[in-house]
Amino acid sequence: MAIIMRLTTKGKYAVTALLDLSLNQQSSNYISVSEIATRRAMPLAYLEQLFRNLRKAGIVKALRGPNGGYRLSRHSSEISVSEVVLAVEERMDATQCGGTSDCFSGSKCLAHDLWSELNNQVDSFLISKSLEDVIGKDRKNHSKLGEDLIAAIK
Amino acid sequence: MAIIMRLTTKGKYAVTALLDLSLNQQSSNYISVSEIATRRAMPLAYLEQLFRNLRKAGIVKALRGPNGGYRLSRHSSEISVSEVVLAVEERMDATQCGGTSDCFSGSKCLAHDLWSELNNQVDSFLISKSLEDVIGKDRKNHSKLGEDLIAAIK
DNA sequence: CTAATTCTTGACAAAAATAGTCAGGATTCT
DNA sequence: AGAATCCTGACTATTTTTGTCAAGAATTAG
Repeated sequence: MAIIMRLTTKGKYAVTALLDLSLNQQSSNYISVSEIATRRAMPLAYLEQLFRNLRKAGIVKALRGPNGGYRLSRHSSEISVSEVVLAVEERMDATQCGGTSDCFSGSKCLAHDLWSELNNQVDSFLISKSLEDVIGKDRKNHSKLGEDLIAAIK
Repeated sequence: MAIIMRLTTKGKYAVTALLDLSLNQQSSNYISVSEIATRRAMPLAYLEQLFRNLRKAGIVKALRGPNGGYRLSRHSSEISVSEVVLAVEERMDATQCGGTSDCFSGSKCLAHDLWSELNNQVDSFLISKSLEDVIGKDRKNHSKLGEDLIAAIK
């Protein structure tokens, strides 16, 4: 049971990068990390690290060489935000009050059920959101705006 | 609007300590930090720090000297978990994608609305829970406080 | 009044986690 | 062959978390 109380840049970068991939991959082309890093203003080497984890998790597939890069392994409607975050954030369990219920002298601390319930809330929310859901909601508002902005910068 | 993606031992200790206070304070006695620290197996000096913040936030009141200590300023049904956590966790805002919506070159990043919605979920959950709710004194419904606060947000 | 108890304050220190870098290697395409 | 791109693992820097400490101020019991 995952506990998501620590959402750092890793998870955020990963989700944003995959949203970028969803928006920019065509029928069968691969997109390089450097392209995404540039477009989304993220540190390249750091993002490369994250993509390796995403590949290990089976969320993206890679192709090396010129015109290589990454693609989503599945359709964006079948990849949940939860999956993506879990693939890159390794420390997702609360150090005390974890699923083990031994947060106070071997038994449950006073607040155990509270944190547990909170975890469930967060979990089910992130599991219920696919990348497509997120894009669908954002497409009108931001993606075009973002492209314009980038075009303007260049 | 608070963003609670970082729930550390500070927040957990604070909530547990106040639950202990709720359970152990009688009509008008004060309870010392060292008593709570011992009973709940928490580091004394660290817990003292947290109580100072809780007092500044108006959640507890202090009395010095022998038989001194702390009491809740209000009834446990009128203190939300959210309040308690916010009083001790200073870095509650996500470094990027904060409420300011300038997470990507001055505008919203692709995932902004997603994180924003997640924050709302967590917030309203923690606001809706009073200390009394957590202790579970047969109050099945949400506290009045919680409902009022949620209504105020909307 | 005195001494013990307890909160108060602010600075400091150790440990852990996060964020990011780097050098070299392997694969693929043209 | 050579360039583009992913792959790997180790490494470093920075920030955050998790405490600790010493000295001071208020209160009460005796």
